[in-house]
Amino acid sequence: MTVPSSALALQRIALEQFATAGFGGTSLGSIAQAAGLSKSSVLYHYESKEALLAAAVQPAVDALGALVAGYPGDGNPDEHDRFVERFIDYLFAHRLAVHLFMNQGRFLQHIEPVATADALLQRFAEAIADRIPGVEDRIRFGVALAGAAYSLVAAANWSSEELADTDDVRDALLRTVSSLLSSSQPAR
Amino acid sequence: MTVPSSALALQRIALEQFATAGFGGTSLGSIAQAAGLSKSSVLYHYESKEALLAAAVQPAVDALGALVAGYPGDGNPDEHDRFVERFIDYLFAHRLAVHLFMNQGRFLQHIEPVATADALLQRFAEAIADRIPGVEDRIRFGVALAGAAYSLVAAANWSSEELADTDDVRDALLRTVSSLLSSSQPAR
DNA sequence: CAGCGGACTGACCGATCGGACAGTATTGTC
DNA sequence: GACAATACTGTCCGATCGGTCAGTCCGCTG
Repeated sequence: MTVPSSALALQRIALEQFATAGFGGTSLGSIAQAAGLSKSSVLYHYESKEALLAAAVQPAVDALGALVAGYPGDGNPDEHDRFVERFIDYLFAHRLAVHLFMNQGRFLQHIEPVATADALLQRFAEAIADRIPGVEDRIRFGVALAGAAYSLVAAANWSSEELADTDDVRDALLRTVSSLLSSSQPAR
Repeated sequence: MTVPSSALALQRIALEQFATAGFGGTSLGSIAQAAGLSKSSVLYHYESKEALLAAAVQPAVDALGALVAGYPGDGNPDEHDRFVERFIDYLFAHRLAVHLFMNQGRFLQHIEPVATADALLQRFAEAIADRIPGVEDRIRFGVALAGAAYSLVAAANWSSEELADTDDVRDALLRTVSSLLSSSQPAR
């Protein structure tokens, strides 16, 4: 391990605060306090607030690259189903980072990993839209991505009941997203 | 008109920045600059940053109250369809405020209209879940609300093509949300 | 023209921000 | 125990934050 566990904990805490309170709304002091460190120590491990964010989202960017690369553009339905499953698992694993990309990506383009993630998401959306171009498919993709990410991150805001990481949630989300990412429903 | 048009423009600009850059990430100075005023002038119209946010989201809170009050808990399918239409129109009209409620609501509970909106959304979610309680329906509601709001607000982040306020978008969103808010699909 | 009230501003305040830096603990190695 | 290297901290800095306040500008009314 070249990265000590304390640095990983710091990244986890930082990502949590950046995703929920916003990059501008999060101070190095509050991150340090949550980690049981001083602000100086945080800046010892990461040379700046931006660098801390970059390190915190880097794993999510790498995994997103792998996910998008494995998208079966014109695969058979089975392949597609398996991809949707990987998609949901990715959201589970990196929900905070995805939430951050979607809600703050535009204002954090100057941070390299964020810009990369945005470009990947854009390529992803275009690949989806290429299958059956049209406004509705684009909308469905956006609703699925944003809705799933939000359900996993911020649902506790207005839903009294916490959505734990149970298989129930995963299954429900899988069916919901799957129906959204399949082609437009024939009936209307 | 008891409210001068300049005040309305100020609310619109402020809401735009609060929703996209976050409350903590938006300064009174940047709002003032976008409005062509000085910071002092902004604080002349609204006694604080919080008061400006409260005034900016108040119309959306009022409309949300009316929307939720009109929810036909056990109405016939036609009634339900008409409600989904009102729901989409509400999202169109108040997308920025909804986006703000969902992504920053938890940290802005001390601002009265935000707390009210959160309570309304919670009541709404519970009413939906009461029809057919279960994890999946809750997920579907969350996905529909967050996904639709996001599609209308921040899609420009990763989708190269801007989603204009066309009837196409409204129709597509209507069908997407309608399929999500109907009861769980029979087949699994 | 006097003057009055609302719109607006620049100067200023204390607090907090991100960050720089010198110095202190702590740890592992011989 | 000597001695680095690493982890960590307190202090300080300039910039910016939200907010106060005294005063200016301007259109309206008498």
